[in-house]
Amino acid sequence: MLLTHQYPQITFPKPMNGSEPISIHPESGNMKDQDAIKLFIGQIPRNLEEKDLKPLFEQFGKIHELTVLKDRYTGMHKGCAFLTYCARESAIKAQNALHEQKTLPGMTRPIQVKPADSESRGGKDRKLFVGMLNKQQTEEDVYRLFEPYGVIEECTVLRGPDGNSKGCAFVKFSTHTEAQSAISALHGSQTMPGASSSLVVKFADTDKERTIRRMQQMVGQFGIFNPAIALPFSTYSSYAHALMQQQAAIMAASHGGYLTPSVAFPATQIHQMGALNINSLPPTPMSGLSSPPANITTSAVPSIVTPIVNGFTGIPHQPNGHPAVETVYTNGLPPYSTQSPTAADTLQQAFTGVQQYTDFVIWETTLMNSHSLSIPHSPTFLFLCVYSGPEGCNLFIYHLPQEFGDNELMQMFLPFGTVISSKVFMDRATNQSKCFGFVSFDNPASAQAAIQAMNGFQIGMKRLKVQLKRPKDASRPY
DNA sequence: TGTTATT
Repeated sequence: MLLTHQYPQITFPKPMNGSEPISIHPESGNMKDQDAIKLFIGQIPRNLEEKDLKPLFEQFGKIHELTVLKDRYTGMHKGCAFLTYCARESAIKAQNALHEQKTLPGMTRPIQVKPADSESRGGKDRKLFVGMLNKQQTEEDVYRLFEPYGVIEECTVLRGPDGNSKGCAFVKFSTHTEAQSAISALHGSQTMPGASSSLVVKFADTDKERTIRRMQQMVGQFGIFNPAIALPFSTYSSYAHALMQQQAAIMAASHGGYLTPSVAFPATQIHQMGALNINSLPPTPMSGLSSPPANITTSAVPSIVTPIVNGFTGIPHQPNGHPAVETVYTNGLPPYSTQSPTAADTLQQAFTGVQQYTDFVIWETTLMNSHSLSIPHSPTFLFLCVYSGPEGCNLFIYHLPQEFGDNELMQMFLPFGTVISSKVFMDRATNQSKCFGFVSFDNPASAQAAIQAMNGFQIGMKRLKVQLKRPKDASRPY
């Protein structure tokens, strides 16, 4: 059945800024039609290279370019390729003759020959992300759900390596209008059995958003706390580095100039940011993880963000929807009245000063252009979001006053050090606080100081419980 | 005891 067909996904279809093409075999002197179609070829055995594939495709016309996709960082064959014929007609012939028509040796699914995603300008605007599915729901179930709203071209449930559904899916309609009508009809319309919230139906992330998401995940996953220290020695430094270059390239392209600052992260997702100068980085190596960036520094940063560099600070969350709460400490004084959080205040102000650049935060500057020996682009400062600190830096706080939001929580803990994030958990249904939350510091000593001072601290009828957050894998509660 | 998952 066609419903479940899925082809290898392309992560980075184009060589990015500063990197070399993975493998391109243009036949010299051959021009392609203006309206040539770039084809995506999927389900290719990983032992076949361009030269092996050429004969198969040449029978439909002269090839302009054939490129097997390789993993950007490991160099591994991704099992797919891009193919552009000189003539548009050749592409159409090849697609008709080959797409899903034959299975190459060693493959379990038929070859895919179809226009590359990049060819369908705005294909994104008809592709939906569907969340809050029941993990038992199959492609077919999802298909049935969306079928009434238009012609579905693709329907894929996202699964982990074990084949279990992640509870979300992609559905591609043939038109934007159909996709929009599905959103209108289905988003929030029902709650699947076992799902924690109502159905989510929205347009899928753009590549840019996806890149940002990856970066955030990477930061979280590897606990990269101070990128300037962590990246060069991390196994993933090349990966991180390349992502950042890519991000920088995207941003540079989308802003068409060197603006200061320009923007790169959704402001609403920013809890904390760190700065990293990725200027003077060498071209991204196509394979191997061993080349550390030549120069990662945190020294030359536009003045407005200097305070944030090489350190993290508490960033106030967006207002919680209700006015700031005046806290009454029933034992008289706040526990930390003598400490003045000046450094943190300064940092907060620095951030507040740039929050007006709403959507994203990437700073670019032309400061170092004058000695741009072999550096094709201006220095770019990239800011990463960090949601939690290293182990020993994250606190779990229980028995918070009902009215406390993220900001109040942060204010309460700022005096003990640099708060890199604060989060009060809210009940989704009632939008009420669950009276517990997390605070993360940038160092364990601050966390310990906060525990000493705040654990058992009485607010109203309750006493705060302040403990180290249980590490993810810990089975033993405190 | 970090809520929702993005090929």
